[in-house]
Amino acid sequence: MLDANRVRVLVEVAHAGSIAAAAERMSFTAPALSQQLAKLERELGCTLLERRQGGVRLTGAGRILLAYGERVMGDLRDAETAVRAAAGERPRRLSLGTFASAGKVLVPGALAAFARAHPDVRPALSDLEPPDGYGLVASGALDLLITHRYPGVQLPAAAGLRRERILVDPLMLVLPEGHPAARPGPVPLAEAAGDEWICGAPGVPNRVALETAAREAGVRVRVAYETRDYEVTLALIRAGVGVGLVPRTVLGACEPSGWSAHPVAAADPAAPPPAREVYLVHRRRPLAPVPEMASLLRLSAHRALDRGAGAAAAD
Amino acid sequence: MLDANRVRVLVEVAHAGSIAAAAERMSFTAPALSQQLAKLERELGCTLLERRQGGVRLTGAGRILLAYGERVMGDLRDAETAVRAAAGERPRRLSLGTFASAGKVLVPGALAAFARAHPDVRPALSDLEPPDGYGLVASGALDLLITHRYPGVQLPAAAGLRRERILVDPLMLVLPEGHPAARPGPVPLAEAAGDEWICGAPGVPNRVALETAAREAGVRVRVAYETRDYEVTLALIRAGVGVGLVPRTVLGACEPSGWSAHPVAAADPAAPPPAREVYLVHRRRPLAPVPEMASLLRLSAHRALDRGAGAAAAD
DNA sequence: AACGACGGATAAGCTCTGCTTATCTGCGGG
DNA sequence: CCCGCAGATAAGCAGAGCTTATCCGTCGTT
Repeated sequence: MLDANRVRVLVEVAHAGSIAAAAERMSFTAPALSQQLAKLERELGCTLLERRQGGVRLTGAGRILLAYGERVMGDLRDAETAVRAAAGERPRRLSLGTFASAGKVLVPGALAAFARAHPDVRPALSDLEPPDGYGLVASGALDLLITHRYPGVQLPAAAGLRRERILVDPLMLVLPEGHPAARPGPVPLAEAAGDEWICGAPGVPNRVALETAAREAGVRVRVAYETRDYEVTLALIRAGVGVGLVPRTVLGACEPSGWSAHPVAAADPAAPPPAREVYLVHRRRPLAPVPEMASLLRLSAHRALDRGAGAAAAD
Repeated sequence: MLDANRVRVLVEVAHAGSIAAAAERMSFTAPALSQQLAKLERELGCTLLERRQGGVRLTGAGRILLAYGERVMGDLRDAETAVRAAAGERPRRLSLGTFASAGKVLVPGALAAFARAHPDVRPALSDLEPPDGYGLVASGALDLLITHRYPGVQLPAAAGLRRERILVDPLMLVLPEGHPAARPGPVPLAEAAGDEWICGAPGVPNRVALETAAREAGVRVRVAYETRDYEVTLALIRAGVGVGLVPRTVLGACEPSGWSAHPVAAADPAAPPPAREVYLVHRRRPLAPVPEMASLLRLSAHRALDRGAGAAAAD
């Protein structure tokens, strides 16, 4: 049968993106992993990795084995924690993956409350932009993932995992002070047709969402500046560089001057307004503190939404 | 993290019932396994096995780890076959576990048809009486399990497995030739109140079923002879030693003389008559030939039921 | 009661897996 | 042009894990 330790090497290499990086994480040297992978490939009689510039990429067979391997690693971790839990031991670590703006808006409050309730559990945070992170959850390297979906972007498959939507975060049209379209109530995207946009690079979810919404509104998008960072986006709007779409929860956490935020009037009034959905992802039998952290994050999400609504109404 | 090879040792020991037997199966010596288990226990800080007379028994922690370990081993096997299947390789082995009477009645026909359709696949058979075998399926040591439930016996948990009932096999009251209760049509169990019974030892499913049915009919069971083997049961009935309950499908495969079989008239006419249920158990993503073997077994089951009905009606 | 069979634990020694270090190749950027 | 980075390969070494040997307790047999 396949050697589980070799499979683990493949999983780590896939997550790290290169043999060298995985070796670093596993406190081994690169040749050690290279040899184990070679044996795994010989054993299976097919190549699992394409050696290419700057690292490796999985072949089709490699991706199949990765999916199984992640499950196996996750189950091994679960096994250990289950046995230790039966012996009365409590987990002392909770690893959390989050995308950038949740890391600023949702996580700090939840983490503070969690730390008060569980001073003995050390939370570990890592930044992961969608669609990354699912494999880390499956393999148990991550206990809880906070991820999102923008309109027009497909949600990744989550085989064997639980995914829960904790927030529908409306995308607000943010205009500089004095913009002619600025007024209370929903604003059609078409009124920003003459403006330049500040958004992510092509392929970045918020860029896809903007292009999707613009297409539906029949507006052509001209991009003035590309950034993933909403604080930068707001600073640029404040400076009059252009306009942008920003999730409502982000607004409540930013300097509320120099711009005004408006609900987007959807082209089709029956359709829901464009919104970023925020999800939690974890394994089926999560560690004891995971559900608690999840409910703190839900709470944090609702508060952030309220704050954002306040920031938007302020204008 | 836990070493998967050590976990495998635990799984094998649990299935084999003793360290020595597991070592035999794994082509190792007993001390090798003993040492690995000791390391596993030290690593987890708790005992997994109780050393007791004639072998070992799992502790609570051991049972928890066993359940996870079986999943892990099953997934590792699945991983290998999935990768090989993607490379065009076809599985060449199919292991089948079956209880004794199915091995005689259901399996031979299905196996013959399967061998014609898949001359390249070598089937392996092993005898497993319920409730054994579920763990072997979970760990991938068994591809397909044929198991049963008698009335009054609880069906084992099958977490992560698929279980399908392929047959409801009515228990027939079998009487020696010339028995006063022998007549066409259903016979109440009470009419055998004066007879002695031939059935399994206490705890054996068919004994439990008999006692359950007798309790409902208000009949006290006196056991003349204990055997699990239905051919022996029928031979004893033929010899006038007593009466018995025998599944209908078994009757169609036995010498049809010297006894007569009758449906049992249930005490509560609304309740279904007592029957042995036959199930197939396999993993969620079975090997290619498993579903095919399953449908051959379903077919075989229906045929056996018809043959059994014939044998019963013959009297 | 004594003995042998069986199952397991422990000790000591050896083998081989799998790690490290060192060297080589190929590709890309300063 | 050359250095840096990622990976493959070769050679050597350490340790994990196996085997053999011995011991202990329990049971069934003589």
